[in-house]
Amino acid sequence: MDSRYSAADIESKWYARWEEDDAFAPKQGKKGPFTIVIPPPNITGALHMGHALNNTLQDVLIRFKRMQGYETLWQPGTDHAGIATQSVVELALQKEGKSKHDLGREKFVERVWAWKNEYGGRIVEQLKRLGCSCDWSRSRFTMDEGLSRAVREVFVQLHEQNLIYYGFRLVNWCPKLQTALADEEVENKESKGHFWSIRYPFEEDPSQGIVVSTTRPETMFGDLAVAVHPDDERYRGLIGKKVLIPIINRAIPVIADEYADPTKGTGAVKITPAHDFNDYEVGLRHKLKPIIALDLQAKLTVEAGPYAGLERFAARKKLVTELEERGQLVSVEDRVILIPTCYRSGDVVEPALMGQWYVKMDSLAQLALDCVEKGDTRFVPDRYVKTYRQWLEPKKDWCISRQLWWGHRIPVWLIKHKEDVVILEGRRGLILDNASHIAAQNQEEAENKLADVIANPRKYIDNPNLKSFAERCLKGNVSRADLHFVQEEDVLDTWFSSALWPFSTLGWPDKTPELETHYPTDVLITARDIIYFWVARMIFSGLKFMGKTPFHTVYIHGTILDEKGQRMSKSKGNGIDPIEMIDRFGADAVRFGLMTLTTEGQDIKLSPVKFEEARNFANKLWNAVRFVHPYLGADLGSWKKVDPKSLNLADRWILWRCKDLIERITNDLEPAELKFSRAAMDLYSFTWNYFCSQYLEIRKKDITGPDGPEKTAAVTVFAAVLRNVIALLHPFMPFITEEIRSHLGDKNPLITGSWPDPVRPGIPEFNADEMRIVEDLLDLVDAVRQIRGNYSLPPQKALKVVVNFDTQRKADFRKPHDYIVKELEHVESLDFGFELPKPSFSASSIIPGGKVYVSLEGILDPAAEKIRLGKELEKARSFVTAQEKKLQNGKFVQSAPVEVVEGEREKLHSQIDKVRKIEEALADLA
RNA sequence: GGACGAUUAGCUCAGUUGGUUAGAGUAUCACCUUGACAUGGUGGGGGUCACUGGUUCGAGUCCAGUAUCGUCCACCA
Repeated sequence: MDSRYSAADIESKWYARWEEDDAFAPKQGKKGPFTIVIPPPNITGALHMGHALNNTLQDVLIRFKRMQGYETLWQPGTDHAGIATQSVVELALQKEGKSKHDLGREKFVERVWAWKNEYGGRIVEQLKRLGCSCDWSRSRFTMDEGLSRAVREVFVQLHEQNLIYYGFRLVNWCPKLQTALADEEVENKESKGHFWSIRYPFEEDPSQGIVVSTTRPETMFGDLAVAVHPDDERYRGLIGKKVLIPIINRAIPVIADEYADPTKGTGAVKITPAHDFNDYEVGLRHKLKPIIALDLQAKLTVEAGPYAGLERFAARKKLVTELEERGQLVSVEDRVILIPTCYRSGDVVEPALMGQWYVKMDSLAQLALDCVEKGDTRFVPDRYVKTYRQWLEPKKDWCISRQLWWGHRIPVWLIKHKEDVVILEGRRGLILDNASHIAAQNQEEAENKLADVIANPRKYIDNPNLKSFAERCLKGNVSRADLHFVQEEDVLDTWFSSALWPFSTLGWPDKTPELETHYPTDVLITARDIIYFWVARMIFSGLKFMGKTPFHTVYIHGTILDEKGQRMSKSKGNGIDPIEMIDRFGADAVRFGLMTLTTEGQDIKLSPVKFEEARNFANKLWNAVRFVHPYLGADLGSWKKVDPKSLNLADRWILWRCKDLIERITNDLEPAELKFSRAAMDLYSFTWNYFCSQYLEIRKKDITGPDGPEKTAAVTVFAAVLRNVIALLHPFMPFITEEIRSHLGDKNPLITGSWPDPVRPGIPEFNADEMRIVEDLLDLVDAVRQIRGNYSLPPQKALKVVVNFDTQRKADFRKPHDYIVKELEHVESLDFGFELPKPSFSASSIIPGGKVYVSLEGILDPAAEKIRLGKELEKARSFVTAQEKKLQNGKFVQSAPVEVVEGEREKLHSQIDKVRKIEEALADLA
């Protein structure tokens, strides 16, 4: 074993070994299944710190449960990420000077598949470097055949229940990507903008006018009215009058509507139903027929007269200038405005009027709300229930169609008779609300359904999706040859397939054994920014199609920030690359560093220093093992040769500490707790302090010494504790622990080994008083070290130490264990007793139950010791004063619990005792 | 405008249901190349627990308010 633990070789070796052994696959056990589904990373993604954190958490949990003997499945896979992936491939095409239209849909999709096959697995390889123990043999992809079938099945079922419908209304449109977006895909970003006030002249008297304000003047060409509040005195007389839109001079009415807020702007507001969500509502109330002023490329339409064809922002600039020249611009105000932007492209989103597919949310949202309300799924931390509810409660319908080529093509076939005249209204006029269509798994099924409608139209007369077509069939001869019957061009929102992830990956809609065993899953671990996108949708989908919530616990971890507390992002260039960190410090260190930082959903300010600390910890453990390893002997520390009764107190003490550690770590990792950071820090301090700094030092001479019962005992206890430590540590640091285990000669790898049991047969019961003796002696060591430190006595200087205990009994009990002190401090002599004569000139210190003297004869000046004792006396006295005051307070003695009061009394007594002892020591010096 | 989170040592953070003289790591200073580890050892210094009130025998912890920072949501035209 090298003196430095070098991670790289060991990590790749063990990962390969685990894969060879098929260690990640679920193994049937007594304890039943435990299942986690991975939040599928995008195939375009590269591993960032957020992934590293998220997946380490999952791996810790799954390894813990696997070691406990559960039938664990960590279901992996990737997401096709419609927009992101399509964009990447489009960009690549662009570099070749081509567009996707040059290829056509079919070729383009082929091209994306080719890209996916080449690069889509990169993130999986990175997850493997991190040590993730997913069952890769079951890896799924949201667009593989099985999952696509699940998507179609869900679509068809929801459609049959009228929970999916086609709606013609305003949607969020991204001009850059040329697709609709769901509400959550629009981010409102603050930006400096302007608030322009424009005069619309009266038709009757153009010298006068009404002033409206807007942040988007170019939408003016789509105005249909100017609204004022019905109670607004200023405008009452104007209602019904007509005003002219500047430049184009189209007359529009002044209408009364409560939407107009008298306190905002001038109190008069322009109404542009085709380009503003509120105005759309106003337009419906007043039966205004929307005028589309911006086309889907965000260029002005013919409605804009001389501005037709101009891009929106260019038009805005020109328009403002022209209005100013004409004297129709009343004022300009700078203000910060919220601009809706596309979460993928960053382009400014425009509300646009068109048909799209929607999921009706009221009943589904209610399912999801009830589930969390009842506690069937709980959030950790629970405050995220609020976030979850906030999004679900409005029950706004979910726009699921995207005008992309990469994704699940919507399984709907549109029926158009050759005689139908299609009136285009904006884009997608092909199917309007009353158009007929059939949802089906595939072309064949669609044809069969269509044939049935033609044959039995009466059956479908009440079906809203087929009504008009059925009526036509009833009226006259309709034959298949008269029809255009083509599949919808659009694809589904990527999140539509992600929503099915917990059951589609397990084989649904087939009744597979995996689905039977592993659904519902147990814990979902994810980041808070996809509670809306993903978590809520998985919950209602699971409830709807499986009848059960997909997981009982949702653990939301914090966001990784840089050292300044800013989000890491590519554009800022402030990211810390996990792979680079793994190269520098090792995967175990990266994992452990992240785990010590992640507490209850708090955001994490990350610096590489954390990984360095964890690396040092790994090295510490490595060296402890390296030191003891040669002495383990042929049986490598097996218990067989040791009579548990022969163990000394230090042995029993570390075993006792170890038992306590096992209990705490086990408890912390249970899904009910999920205290990852506390567990990691506990392991750190146990290993470093109790195990290395104390136990190992105490037993060092026995371990390296001659063969015999002492050596056997020490080596055995060390090995036993070590075996527990590496097992407990394995979920956090899988590689180094596995490597250490192999040096202990254990055949079975840790990954599938058993989790430590705090109840160990054969070890005598731990006696609290005895354990207390060790703690006291360790305190004594600290006291001596303090004296050494205070007087700068070099470590190699052997000291004469005398300890006077309060009673002879105490001294007698401790005497047999004085090796604990002797091994930890360099002493020439160590005398335990009661009323022993103190050394003539000595430094002293108070320890629990006694007083320690360190002879300074010939070493130091008495004056210095006087000063030190003086300081300590002052401290002790002021504590006594405070404590007496507390206990003289009748209310405290009356109201506080008896044991608290008793505790305080005891403290007072021990401090009084301490004061007395210090005073004595001072007197001795004089 | 609403909701939520944070504020404790120079830095990063713990601090369970109120109950020691508030802890850890790191940084810093001093000493130590002692036969696992200098990615190490020992010791020291360093905090009015953001602020103001309140409840209580007792508050870092509970309540009310204030400030600063951050996140999410929301149509301010």
